[in-house]
Parts: sequence; structure tokens; C-alpha cells
Amino acid sequence: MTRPDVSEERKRQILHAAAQVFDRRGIEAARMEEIAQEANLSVGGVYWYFKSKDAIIHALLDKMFNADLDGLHALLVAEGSVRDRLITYAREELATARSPLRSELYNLATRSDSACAQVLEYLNELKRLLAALIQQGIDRNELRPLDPVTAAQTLMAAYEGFAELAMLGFTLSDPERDLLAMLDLILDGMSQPPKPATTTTVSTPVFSSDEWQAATQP
Amino acid sequence: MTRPDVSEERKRQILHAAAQVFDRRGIEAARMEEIAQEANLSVGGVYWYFKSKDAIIHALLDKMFNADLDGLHALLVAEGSVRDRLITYAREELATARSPLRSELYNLATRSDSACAQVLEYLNELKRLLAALIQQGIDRNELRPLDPVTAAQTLMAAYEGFAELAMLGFTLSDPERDLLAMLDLILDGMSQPPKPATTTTVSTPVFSSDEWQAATQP
DNA sequence: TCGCATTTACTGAATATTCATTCGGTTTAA
DNA sequence: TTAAACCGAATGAATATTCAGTAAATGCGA
Repeated sequence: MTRPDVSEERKRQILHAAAQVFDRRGIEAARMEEIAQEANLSVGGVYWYFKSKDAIIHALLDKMFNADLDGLHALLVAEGSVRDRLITYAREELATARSPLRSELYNLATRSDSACAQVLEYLNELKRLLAALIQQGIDRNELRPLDPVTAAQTLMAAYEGFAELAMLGFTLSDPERDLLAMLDLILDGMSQPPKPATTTTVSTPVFSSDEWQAATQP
Repeated sequence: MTRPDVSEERKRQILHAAAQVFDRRGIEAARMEEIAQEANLSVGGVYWYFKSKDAIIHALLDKMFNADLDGLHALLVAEGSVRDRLITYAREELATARSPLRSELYNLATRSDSACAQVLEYLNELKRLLAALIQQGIDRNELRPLDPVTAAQTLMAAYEGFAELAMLGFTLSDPERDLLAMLDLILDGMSQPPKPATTTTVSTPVFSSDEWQAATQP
């Protein structure tokens, strides 16, 4: 009677498929039919494991958020300068950033109370972890004394905003270079003045000065 | 035969109504019926002025983007320090920021080529104007010499990200205070070291130190 | 080691609902 | 009288969810 339990495996399959379809169609436009196909199941098969489309979304959020927080947790106790670890975190985020999924989920959160609660819980935990990392930087004298929570929130806004812009294909050169340039700028501002400006290695201006000066007379 | 032309008036009515409905329901969930009602028209009446729902979205985007760019344009030639003007711009944005609309529109842009082009055009213009303003700051020695385009993009990411987070109700105290704290932090980093840290007047820490230090041992 | 019963895992057509859009008809101002 | 401005029921297409079945793995008795 006890058949080998495939439900964990199936759920993983379905969530993977859903992520793919959400990516290309958007959450609202994603059809259960297409998710089922992508998961090598029929519509009914998907409903065997998930109560509804919403349940899939919820589970997917959970998976993504946990993966993200786990990564940051690991960085909190990893070695290296705080600056380097913040950059590493940003780089890891970048991998996810260009997918419309995250923005869609946030978007959804503005309309569903339960989704909103889930997202806020994630954001608060993210803030706590980032603030802790920044506090580490202050304690080690890498960063100037600033309010770690404000700094954490600032970084979060920058990350989020960058992800949003990158998603739309709005970048100077390539996303990674732009991300690093942005972080260099912000982290320079947060660093101890002793080394006044850590040389901004990546940020090679891509526009000629003519080009942006033209903006003054449009 | 030449009746007084009400079409401009009607279009304004409809766009206003659409903005309201998009705000509370989201773009996809907004029903033409509801937009029509809000505009004191029937469904057919709305279709008399707009070819489709997409046309309404497009026109609304156009209106919002132009209002934003016009405001920034005015700030570019206004008096006051660059810092103050960047703060003023951010404050003006904040008024719009808490509505899900902007995020929805971006979100939509990832799926419609024409919407995407429209958004990118706006973002590029925004970047040009912000870069020009920052260049002004460098020329006047208010800001340290940095790549104005990178700085502009950094500010844009921060603005966007902040708007996204504020939309979800993710703030320390009140949105305005948080926004100013964030900008102070970023602009301090961009300012000339001579006055090493412009006193961060608004950023009164809201969490006790116990509270965020707890984040280290979760 | 073969049926046979039983339960789990699945299928996909049918159902029900939800809108964007259309269009034949009505109102109103000139 | 005419044409622009408007109405709103009807149409049609899209799609989440259900459900009456089917397939297949397992245990069990002979």
C-alpha cells in the first residue's frame, strides 16, 4: 500500500515549471494548462498537489525568499570585508534580478493581504540581516558610524530599484558593471573617510561629456 | 453642426477615472465597466474616446511621465543647492510613490514591447536630466567629482526601490522621513569631503540598539 | 506467480465565470 | 434634420477549477 512518495519531487517539478512560465508570461497571464505542460503533467495533476494557482504562488514566494535569506545568513558569518560581502550579495541577487518575477510578486502583494504579509516578513528579515552586517562594518571600522537600519534600508532600496531597472533592460553597459558602479558609489559614501575615495575601478564613463552635457539644452 | 468640442475634457475625465481604478484594483483587474462608472460614462462612451484598454494605459503613462519630466526640467533651472533640488524632486515623487500604479506599469512593460519602449524613453530622459543636475553640483563644487551618469542611475535606482518598498508599507517610521534619511546618506557620500558629513538632521534612529542588535543572533 | 481488490496518482473534457469589445439603437445639440 | 455623442445588453474568447473516469502500483489470498 505504501507506494514510494513522489509528492515532494512533484511539487518541486511544479514549482520549477511555474517559475518558468511566470517568467515568460507574467503571473496573471500564466495559464494552469501551460504550467502543467511544463511540468509534464495534466491540469488535474497539478491540482492534485496544489489547491489553487494562489497556493503555487505562495509556495514559490516562500522558496525564493528562503533561498535569498539563507544566502545572506551565510554571508553574515563568512570572512572578508563587509564591503566585499555586500557586493557578493548584490551579485547573487543580480542572477534573479532580470526576471520579471520578483516585481510581479511585489505587485501582487499590493492586492493580496496574505501575499503582502509574506513579502513584508521577508523584507523585515532582510533588513535585520543587512543591518547586522553593516553594524559589523562599523564595529570593524570599515564603515563610518551611521544608523545601520537606515543604511540597510538604503541598500535595499538601491538593490530593488536596480533590479527593476535592469529588468527593463535599462543599463549603461552591462548590468553587472552598472551594479558594481552603483554599489561603489553608495559604499564609498558609507566608508570611513581615511581612505577618502576607494578607487572606483569599474565605473568607466560610457557617455562622452558632450553627450550628457547636451541634456542641459533639450 | 459644430458642437463645442468636449473630447479633451472627456479624455481627461476618463484618464483620471482610469488612474483611480488602476490604483485600487491593479491594471489587469480593472474592469472597463468600473472605469466608465468612475468617469460618469457608459462602457460604450469610454470606447468612443479610446480604442481599447491598452490605449488608455498608454495615454496614462504618457501623462504621468510628462508631468514628472516637466517637474524635473523646472528644477534644473531653479535656484537653490543641487542637494535641495534633488530632495525636492524626491519629495514630489513620493506623492506618487505609494500608489501601486507605477510598479504595475513597469511590470506591464516587461510584457508589451510598445509599453517597454515608452518606459525606456522616459527613463533615459530622466537619466539625462538627473545627470545634468548632478553635473551642475560638480561644477559648483557642491559634489565631489564623480561620473554624473553613474550617480544619476544610482539615484534613480534608489528612488524606484524606495517607491516600491513604500508601496508595500515597508518603512521605519513615516515614508517622508525615511526617504530623507536615505537621500541624506547617499548625498553625503556624493558630497565634497570638506564638510565631511553634512549633519544628518532627520535620520533619528527609530529602533533601539537592542532591537537591531538582536538581528545578529536570530 | 497469478488474479484481484484497493488506494494513490493522474487525465482532460466540461463547467462556470469573468471581462474586453461590439454594435444596433437612443439622445442631444446645432 | 443631421451627425456627433452616448448607452448597455449581447457576444465571444479566455481560463481557473472541478470531476467522472482511467492507469498503475501495491498488498494479499490462493
